[in-house]
Amino acid sequence: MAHLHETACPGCESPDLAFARHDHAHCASDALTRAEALAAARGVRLTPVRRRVLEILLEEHRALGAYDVLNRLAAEGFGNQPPVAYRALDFLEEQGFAHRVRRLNAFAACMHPGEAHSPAFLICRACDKLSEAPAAPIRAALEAAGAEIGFTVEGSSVEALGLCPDCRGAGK
Amino acid sequence: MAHLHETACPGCESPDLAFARHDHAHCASDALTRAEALAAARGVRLTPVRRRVLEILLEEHRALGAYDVLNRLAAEGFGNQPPVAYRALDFLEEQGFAHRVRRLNAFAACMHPGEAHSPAFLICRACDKLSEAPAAPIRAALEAAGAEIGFTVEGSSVEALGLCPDCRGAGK
DNA sequence: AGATACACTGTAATAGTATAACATTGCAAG
DNA sequence: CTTGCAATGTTATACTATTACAGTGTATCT
Repeated sequence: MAHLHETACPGCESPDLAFARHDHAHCASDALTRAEALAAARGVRLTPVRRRVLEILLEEHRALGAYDVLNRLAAEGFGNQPPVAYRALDFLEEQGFAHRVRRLNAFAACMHPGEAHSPAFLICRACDKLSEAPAAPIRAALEAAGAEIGFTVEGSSVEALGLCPDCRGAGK
Repeated sequence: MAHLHETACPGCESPDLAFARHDHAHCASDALTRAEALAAARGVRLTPVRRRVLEILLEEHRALGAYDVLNRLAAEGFGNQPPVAYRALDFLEEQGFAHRVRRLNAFAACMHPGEAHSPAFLICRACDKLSEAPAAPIRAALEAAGAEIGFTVEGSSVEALGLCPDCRGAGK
């Protein structure tokens, strides 16, 4: 999480506060910068399509369906067949720059790429925004449950549906 | 969990041990019996299609796709259009007699219906069997993570992919 | 520079998952 | 016995995802 700012940046200091008011432009460009650095370090290519898809996902703390992404791409002159979107999304997921949200059949940008983590999502059923929660304790509980019966956990999807602070305040 | 046996029944004494050898016929008929009792108590109808779908799901500790279920139903003289399967599956899920496994786009029978629980699944990537793990600690961790940012967890899907004891022994 | 190899992108076709909408049947309460 | 409602059947369609193959560009080796 170590990076420096001139000004306070709640979105970066507490990257899990997707529901809080924060400097999102910064939050997004920061994630993008980090993805670029990681890609360079790993010797993989963040090509124009891939980069654009990541930017699109970073626009909001929401998950987008592959076809939503595809429509955006097509409108911008990229290919307009499903594999164009799926390939970019698969790449981003492999590199840990984005996550798949199975509950929504959708994809969301990762807000802190590079830090090893199995994600846990908190998804607001009212406004559709989602936040990546600190998943270490959850993952530990899951591995403990597995260990009891000799099951080795290799990967996990943890997704909670509920109400974010804003929507709860609004009584939805 | 309270029910009586003449003989030992690992499947019922530890209903989470889907990967262990156990008296599955009993394990399945027990879950069915409990579902019937619950349906009666709640005043909802476990109709022939619904009951048959539950039986099919109970045959193995595996998740089945809606279309797998549908094919079985069609072969047995029920309707052969998707809504036939989806409606029955939705009913079973609402009543807590089955769960949706989002990672697999599939459905699995609940092995201990009636006990309030948000399920946590351990899915073996080698043999496709799955087990419902005790989810209380996991759910607690998830709710704690939510609470920190004012998020109210209403429901959750927790699914781990990995290797079951048998398949790990077999070196897969 | 030219040849080669490979990763990436584009496109067409198709497979798999899920729902909306409406007609029909059959049980259940009055 | 009829009225109402839940459940089922059926048609059509929407949404999600993958396979397969063709073309393009980029990096590397000589």
